[in-house]
Amino acid sequence: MTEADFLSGYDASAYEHPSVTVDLVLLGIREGRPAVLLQPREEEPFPGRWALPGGFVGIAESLDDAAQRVLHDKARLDDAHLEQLYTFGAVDRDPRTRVITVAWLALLDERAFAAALVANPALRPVAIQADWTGETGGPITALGPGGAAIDLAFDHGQILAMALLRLRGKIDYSDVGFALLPDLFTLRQLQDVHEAIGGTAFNKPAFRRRMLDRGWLAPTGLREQGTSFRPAELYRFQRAGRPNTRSLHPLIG
Amino acid sequence: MTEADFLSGYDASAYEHPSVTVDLVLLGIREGRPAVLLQPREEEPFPGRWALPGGFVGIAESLDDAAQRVLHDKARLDDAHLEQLYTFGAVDRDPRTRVITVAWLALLDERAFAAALVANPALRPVAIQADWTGETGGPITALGPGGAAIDLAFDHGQILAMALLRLRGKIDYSDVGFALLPDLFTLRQLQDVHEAIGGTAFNKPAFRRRMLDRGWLAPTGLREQGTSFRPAELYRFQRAGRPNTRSLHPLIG
DNA sequence: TTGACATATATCCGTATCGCACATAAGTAA
DNA sequence: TTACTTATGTGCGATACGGATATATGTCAA
Repeated sequence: MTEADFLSGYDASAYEHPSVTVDLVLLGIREGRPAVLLQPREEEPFPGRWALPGGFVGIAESLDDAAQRVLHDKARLDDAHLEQLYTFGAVDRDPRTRVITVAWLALLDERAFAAALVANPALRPVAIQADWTGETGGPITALGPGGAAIDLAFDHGQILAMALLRLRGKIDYSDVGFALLPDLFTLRQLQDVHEAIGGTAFNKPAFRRRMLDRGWLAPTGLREQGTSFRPAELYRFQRAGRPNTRSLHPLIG
Repeated sequence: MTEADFLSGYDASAYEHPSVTVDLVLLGIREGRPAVLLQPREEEPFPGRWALPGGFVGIAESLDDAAQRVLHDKARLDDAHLEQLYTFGAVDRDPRTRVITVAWLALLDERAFAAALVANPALRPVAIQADWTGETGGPITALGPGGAAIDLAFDHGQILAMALLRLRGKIDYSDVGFALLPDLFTLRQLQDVHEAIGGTAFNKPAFRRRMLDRGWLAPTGLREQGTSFRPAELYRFQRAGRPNTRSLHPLIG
């Protein structure tokens, strides 16, 4: 942007600037389905509908810091996988005033998901059901704790749809899936996560081979506990030494 | 966001809000390499460095509309493929004041690229060279019209790196590549685009087969003109009837 | 102690895909 | 007519993958 452009905009700084917020899609797997943490609204606008946790971006705070802060304040978490999703800026998305929101995707394993529920009683688990297959994209349905469909506030339905689409798009070639698993996990658990996100069933031997060939799985020699059948081996995620790395990029690195 | 949250932020609306801009990566292929349209800066900050064309987002203007408006005002284009890239919000990315920018990727075919150069003499073509291979991501080098490396203003180097990474990531499974080609094109031209974006060479028969099998190419029966050897057939892009559609998603649709 | 049972783990095979080498086709130009 | 260049088509071997099947290993009950 040239200085002239800036000044013409800067004159406009006497005019109104939009508010900027971050909204977080806190996503985990519950009972074999993707689930997010939402808070039911009581006040206008959208009373009775459910909303993503979010907050304003401070004037001296980066977007990344704002997302991290909201993650801490709303869910008491500090080390979840956090990636920017998309920025939503329709003029009337908030009827009160102009608000542009930067949506973030936070991936929680089962323990973190449960911990967030405890830490903030305002949050409720909501199962997400994709009304489409593959990676075509489309609307989603949100199912509240009772299993009934709930209505979402603002454009948060779009945001959730985008979150699921993003995740589906990258789970099978990146290592984001491991962010949804605890430190130690079995191949079956890994497959469950992939099936929950993708909305499809996989062939077990093929899935197993594919994952092992990626070089991301370090066998621990340990076995799962408390099964009434043969216990599976526990694996740990290790970033690939080299092979098949298509690298996730926290930004561009 | 709850009403309480909003009000606490709303009180803060007496405080300063950030400025919000859109910046456009106008990208095409020139001489077998990805190229973008940049404007050299003369004033502070960053005099002598080159910047992406951009503009402020109006208080009553959606992000999409702002991007479209800047595309029209800066390049006199109205129908380029335009997709949101990423939002950059480091606190000090603009030394003058707090500016959050939503970066957009606009794909131009050769004719549109040339037309934009004519329509706005402030824009100059800059070749982009990736200092990395595959989809690992990393910094890029920008080469000015003379072939010498130029310095970029603000965080625009990061933005360009992200644009190229995004394009590399989706060119081989989506149909974005066609946005960089004219209405009629040969298979060789299509391959050139893919090689320029991917930074790799492809096997010709394999590439040809892969593309034809996608069902995206409609043969026209026409042939290219003015070659001193066998002229290639001209194809037209047609959205897939069904097979292999991994669908790009302007948003989620 | 033994056998039924459920799941994990390993092996095999047919098929689709892809890279690659090679053969053939179709233009221009001398 | 021939040389030349690029387009276009074909066949082959390596590889990845889905699916079926076989084997291993734990728990539990009789």
